[in-house]
Amino acid sequence: MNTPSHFAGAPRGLRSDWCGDLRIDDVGRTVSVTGWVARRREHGEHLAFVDLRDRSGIIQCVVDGAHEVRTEYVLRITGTVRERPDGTRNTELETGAVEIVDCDVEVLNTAEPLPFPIDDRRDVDETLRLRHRYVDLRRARLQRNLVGRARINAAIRGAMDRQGFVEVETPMLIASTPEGARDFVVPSRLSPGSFYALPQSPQLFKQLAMVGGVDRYYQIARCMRDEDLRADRQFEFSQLDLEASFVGQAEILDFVTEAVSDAVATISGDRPVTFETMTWYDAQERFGSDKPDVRFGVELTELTEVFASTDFNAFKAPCVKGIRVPGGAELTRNRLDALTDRAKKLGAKGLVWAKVDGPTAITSPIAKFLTDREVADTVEMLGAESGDLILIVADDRPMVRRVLGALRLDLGRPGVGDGGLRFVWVTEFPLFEGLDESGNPIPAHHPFTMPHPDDIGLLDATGDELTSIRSQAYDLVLNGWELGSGSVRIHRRDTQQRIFGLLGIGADEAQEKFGFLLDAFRFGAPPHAGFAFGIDRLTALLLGEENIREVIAYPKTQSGADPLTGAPSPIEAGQLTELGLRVVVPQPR
RNA sequence: GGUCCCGUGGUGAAGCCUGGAGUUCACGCCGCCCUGUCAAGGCGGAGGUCGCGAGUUCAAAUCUCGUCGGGACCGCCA
Repeated sequence: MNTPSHFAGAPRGLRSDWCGDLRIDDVGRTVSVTGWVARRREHGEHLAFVDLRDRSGIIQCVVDGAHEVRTEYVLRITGTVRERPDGTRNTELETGAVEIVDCDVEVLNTAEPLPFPIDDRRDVDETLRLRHRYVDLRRARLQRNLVGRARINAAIRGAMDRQGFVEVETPMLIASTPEGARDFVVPSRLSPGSFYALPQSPQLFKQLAMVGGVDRYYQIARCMRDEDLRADRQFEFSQLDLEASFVGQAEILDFVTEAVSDAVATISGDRPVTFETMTWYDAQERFGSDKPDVRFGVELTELTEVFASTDFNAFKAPCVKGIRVPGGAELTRNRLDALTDRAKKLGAKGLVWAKVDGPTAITSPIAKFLTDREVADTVEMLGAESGDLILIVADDRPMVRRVLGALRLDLGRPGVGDGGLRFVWVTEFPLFEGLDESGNPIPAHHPFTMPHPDDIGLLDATGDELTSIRSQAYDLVLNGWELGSGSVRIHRRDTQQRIFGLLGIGADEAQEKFGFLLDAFRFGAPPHAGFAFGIDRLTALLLGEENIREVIAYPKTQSGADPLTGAPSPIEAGQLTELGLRVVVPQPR
């Protein structure tokens, strides 16, 4: 990657050059640069250094007196580029071999002292940052992130265009659909009492586009979901949304891999990148998660057979698994107790820990309940050595996976910028993730997902057997973050009706909720499949950020507020009247 | 809906556990000095309702309860 200014375009207007562009080749030129005063160093009445900053970087200007200039003033400086005298070069600066001398300084605007420093060395209160986001945006970190995000978007658009995808915009004001997350709703003025919903994703529209013969659709789509915020979740987010006809899972994975690879290359060509494929079952068995972080080991090891006929009551369970924590024998009793608490909070009945002293010797509160054979087999299966810690959970299979999967992350997960970029395609997700109160299966992805061809016969099953049906749904995972998901869609009415039947959705209800899609499918829907992944999360990971707020220009706080604009805010009575709305504030109980 | 952490001059922290005068550190700000600095340096100065409200106490930044704001997480996120 070149200097940041490489992306800044030709200098126009008040500037002849970007600050960060000036090099030894420019010596002797008369230039005009514009920007903000990053720093000012006065050395008496007739010598001062002004570091001028713009998006591209910083250039040092030598000024005859700078007493009228303050930090963050907006200046235009015209002068001559000169090689810096011997011994005064600054290797920390891209422009450190040169400086601008004989400066004419124009103050384009003054500035009050900022509410917090532009320096990145200090963490500033989140509210302050967001209230003065325009100040925050001047800081190198967000400048870098905004440019990085723009480059990623451009790379993705390039890759999709090259692969023959057509960018199609879909509406923001749509009908609310009952499935999925909570909708943001917008009241209708022309139909008082009725509401639009903001899209959670363009799901239905992209499938309609397939019926419409678009064949390969994509969009960098804005999506809204009214669910509680997290480090990796905002109300509003951006997805690369795509759908293609007459192709299956393999082609979709290729299309997305191409786009993601280009995005990665534009940011961090030097970081090791791998894509691997793993079934959902293997991910759960080995990593206790459907979004495995494969940058480190500590995989789950099956121990059920070892304790098949154990006398230790706690291990008489449908599933026993363990993990090995290398060097973990050093953990204090306090730390081990904390791990046990954590396991219980996650739903386990308990957590068994054992410090490994040798191939057949462990130190553990429950050592006396185990046979020598059980101890030896456990140590061997886990490949544990002296000084390691073994953690074992026994319960039903989903619980064991869940608890050990979480402990594994607690104990071994590398930092966000470490361990390279390990992409994993997780395939063969279950069609249903469980049963609801009435015994109907709950779709794991969405109700238009095609079952796995080998499992079609199981659609006649009932109850818990249904949850073993695999689907043609797949996720893309990067370093343990779920980037996105997709599936091969059902394109035939008979199959769709069968699934609706299983879900307990009757013909009338299906027609009411998804009628327009079912109608469309009567008029020649091609086989199709698609995917969507979160641009915010991908960008954050590529830029080494742990929170997607850092790659969003104007994000919201965890409580969904925007300290900059004051949103959300009450509206005028007249607006309510026009919309036929009356506000009833919930009474505190 | 729940759990945990944080809130101290403009910024970031320490002080809180173990109550005793708004105490400290760094940065910034203002003034003066300074002709090769680059996180410049030297001297001096200003600046705080310790988020807010109750309670305990002779006495609260410090202990208790509540509340507001921020953050992390669980639930939630087809």
